[in-house]
Amino acid sequence: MIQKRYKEAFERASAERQEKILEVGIEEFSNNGFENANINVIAKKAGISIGLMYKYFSTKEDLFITCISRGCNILENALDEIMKSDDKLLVKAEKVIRTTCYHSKKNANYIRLYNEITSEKNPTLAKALAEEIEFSTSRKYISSIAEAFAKNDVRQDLEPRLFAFFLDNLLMSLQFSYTCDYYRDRFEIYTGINVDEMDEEKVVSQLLKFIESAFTFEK
Amino acid sequence: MIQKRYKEAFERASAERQEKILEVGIEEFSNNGFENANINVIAKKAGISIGLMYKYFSTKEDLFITCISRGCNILENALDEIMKSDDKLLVKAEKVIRTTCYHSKKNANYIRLYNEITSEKNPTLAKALAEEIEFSTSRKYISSIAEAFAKNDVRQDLEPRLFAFFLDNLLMSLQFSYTCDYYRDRFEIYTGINVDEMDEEKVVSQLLKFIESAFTFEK
Amino acid sequence: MIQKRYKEAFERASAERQEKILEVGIEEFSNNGFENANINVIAKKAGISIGLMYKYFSTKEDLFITCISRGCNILENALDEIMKSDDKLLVKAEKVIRTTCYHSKKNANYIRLYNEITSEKNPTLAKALAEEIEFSTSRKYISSIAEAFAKNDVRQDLEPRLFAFFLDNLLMSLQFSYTCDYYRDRFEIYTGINVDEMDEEKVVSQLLKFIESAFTFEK
Amino acid sequence: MIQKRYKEAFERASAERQEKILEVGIEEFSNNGFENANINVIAKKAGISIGLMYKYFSTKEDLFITCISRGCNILENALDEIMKSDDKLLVKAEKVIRTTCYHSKKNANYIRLYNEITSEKNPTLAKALAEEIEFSTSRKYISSIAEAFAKNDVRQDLEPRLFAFFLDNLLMSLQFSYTCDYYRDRFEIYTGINVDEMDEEKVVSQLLKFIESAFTFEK
DNA sequence: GATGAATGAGGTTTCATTCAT
DNA sequence: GATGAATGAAACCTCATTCAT
Repeated sequence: MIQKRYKEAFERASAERQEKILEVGIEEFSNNGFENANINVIAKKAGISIGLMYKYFSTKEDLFITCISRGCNILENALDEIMKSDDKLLVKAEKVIRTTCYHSKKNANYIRLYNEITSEKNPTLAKALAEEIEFSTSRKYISSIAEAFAKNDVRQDLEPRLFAFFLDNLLMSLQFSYTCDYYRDRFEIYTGINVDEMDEEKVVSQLLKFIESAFTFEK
Repeated sequence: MIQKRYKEAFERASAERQEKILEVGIEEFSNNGFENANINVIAKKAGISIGLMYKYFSTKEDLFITCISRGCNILENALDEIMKSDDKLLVKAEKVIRTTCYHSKKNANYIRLYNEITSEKNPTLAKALAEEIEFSTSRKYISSIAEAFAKNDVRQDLEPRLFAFFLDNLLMSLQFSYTCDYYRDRFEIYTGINVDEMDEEKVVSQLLKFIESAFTFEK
Repeated sequence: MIQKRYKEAFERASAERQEKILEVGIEEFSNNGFENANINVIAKKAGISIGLMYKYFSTKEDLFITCISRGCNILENALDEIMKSDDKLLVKAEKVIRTTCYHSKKNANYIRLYNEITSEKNPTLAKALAEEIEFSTSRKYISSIAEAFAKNDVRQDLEPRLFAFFLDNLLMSLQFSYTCDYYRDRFEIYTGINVDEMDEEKVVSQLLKFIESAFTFEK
Repeated sequence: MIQKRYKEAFERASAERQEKILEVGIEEFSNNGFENANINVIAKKAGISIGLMYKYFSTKEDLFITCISRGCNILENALDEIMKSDDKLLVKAEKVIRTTCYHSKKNANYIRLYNEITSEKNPTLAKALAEEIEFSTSRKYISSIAEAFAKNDVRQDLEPRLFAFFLDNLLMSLQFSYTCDYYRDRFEIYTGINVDEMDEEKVVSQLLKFIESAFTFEK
């Protein structure tokens, strides 16, 4: 768990205020990027003074990171639900893909924020963020796959951790394709499909097919 | 082809100077991000005055985009070589993966720059960049796959364009895992492998296995 | 006597609280200077709320001045003791020098605060402070010297008030040399002696020699 | 010599501009103190843009220190003149006192700036400043006194370096009494003389008497 | 009496861009 | 073609002070 980056005063603020600040923060950071987001604007939109903002967060970076943490939790909870079921791996995969699509639309701002993070240049911060964001999710994928591996439900010549990595790459790319301008255009260039008008069912099923063979492939 | 974003004066400059400016630009933009890169510093490092820089490029953004165009060409040429061969698809895939690894190490700065682009907030610019960067590559993938599809060399229930998209997602993620701090950490969290010390052979073979089933899968 | 700069509420506070607030105030102001001292921090360290602080003092300046007044009293009492004895002037001088050394170490924070005051830019305030701080001490010096003058114990061609002024300049400089970073370095540059490791006896005796001739000089 | 605290661009500026900036800087810093001086105001009064100011000086502190250095040189040159003569020590002393008076009036702003420095809280900076400001002057005093000491022109029981220290304390206090509000008031409280209307001749002669005995005292 | 959340003006600093030479 | 001095808008952040409770 990343170290908390908000001050005690923030904890004492009302839940609605906390919510509002992070929501506005996520929106501003995801729309403008970290550098171009304006903390005075965020404060104003959140309905508090800039002084109070600095009572809650020591720096712009701290606010940014707290926004990210918030976004993380949202996605993680959804995943938990799915992973703790005892569905077969392929069923879980389908659920995860559908959930990914659903959340990419619902929490588009957060996904864009996530994309923002991936170009973080400060190595220490990058590491802390990666731990915060990827660790929990990765463990869920890895253990589910390892379990299936043990039951001989997946190819025995694929290492569970790399398998999980490849899988998440596909999900991550899908998320970005839903939410980030560049990736949306890229999606259309590749598939000819405009994300906003797409037949999601089809993409889900195609992705499932693309990966299912990895689960059960037999030469 | 993206509209050229340099002025005529730039074309008249010596090849070495052009080279130097873009090289330095790629380095600075990839190390610091667009916002934090300093065009005055780039000019100095490139050995020209800031005044001359503005004789060559109208804005910081124009320089940025010209740097990107430059990086693009490097990667494209390598791909051309592979795609025009008449290897079977799986063989081509292996070559592409290996080339991707090779270039990620050799042109790390450019890959990081590419990652930078993907969080572009200006929709018009994002579109132009995507066209510039993704179109040519995507066509090569798509046509190779379509060809294999026609020969019944790949699953008939996978659409070539989506197939190409998924495939490129995996390659793109691999590139970033080689070069960008965040993705490198993510790679290690998933796989337990430090990118710098990794057994590339193993990752390549695992990725091949992950996708090969998609090529030839039979229920 | 300087006009009181605290509100009635401060008088009603317990002696310990008054004590604590001024002690912390002296410390913070002397360590950081007036501008950089933070009244919210002072309140916190004194164990009271900022709101209450403003019930006690109308402004940061008022707190500052009250701190100074407090520090004044400490030094004055010590001087009183010495000056009302009927020692010869040179003996008094030695006692004053020794007391100055002693108090400079014991009340270093206050001396630093005093140094802070000497660069006050508000002429009205400067005047009030000077009256408060210098008047009482100066009268003691002047009257002691005048008395010795009347008894023909000191040079008759030196005016008692200027004599007192020069004398106090030397004592004041000594105080600062004990307590303020800049003056400590200056002391070492001149004398080659590090204040912390110095043979105080020697400095006292040298200073006495430097001034004694002024007392009893005969051409 | 303190490390230079201006950028190369400042050296390239015209002498008049350099002069103007430092003059305005000395004025603003001495009138308002370091914290309350406004760098934008200094730039405006000096007739340059704030951006250019930062081309010349990296920080407000650097400008401040450069202002100090400038002030230093002015005073040092005057002292040089006197100290390199082969007057007897007492004659030199008189000249130094008169010069001190003269310069305190002429360069009042700089003297106030000097007073500002003496409450510097940053130990490293305090040390650097002390070296810069005090070293050269102190060596001149010390060597003149040591020389007189060797010739048996001064008391043999006073160490030259402490002697120089005490002497400079008196001169320093006199400077401040000419220029700084607080010290001016203090001067009047002690001597009954308003600095602006004072009979300088008398103060000089009294100070000379105060110290001369130290030179030639015989028990 | 006591609290501490809330305010917001104001200062330092950065850097893309211009333009006279 | 080439230079680099000059500009100034804009953003982060601090902290003395207020006031509702």
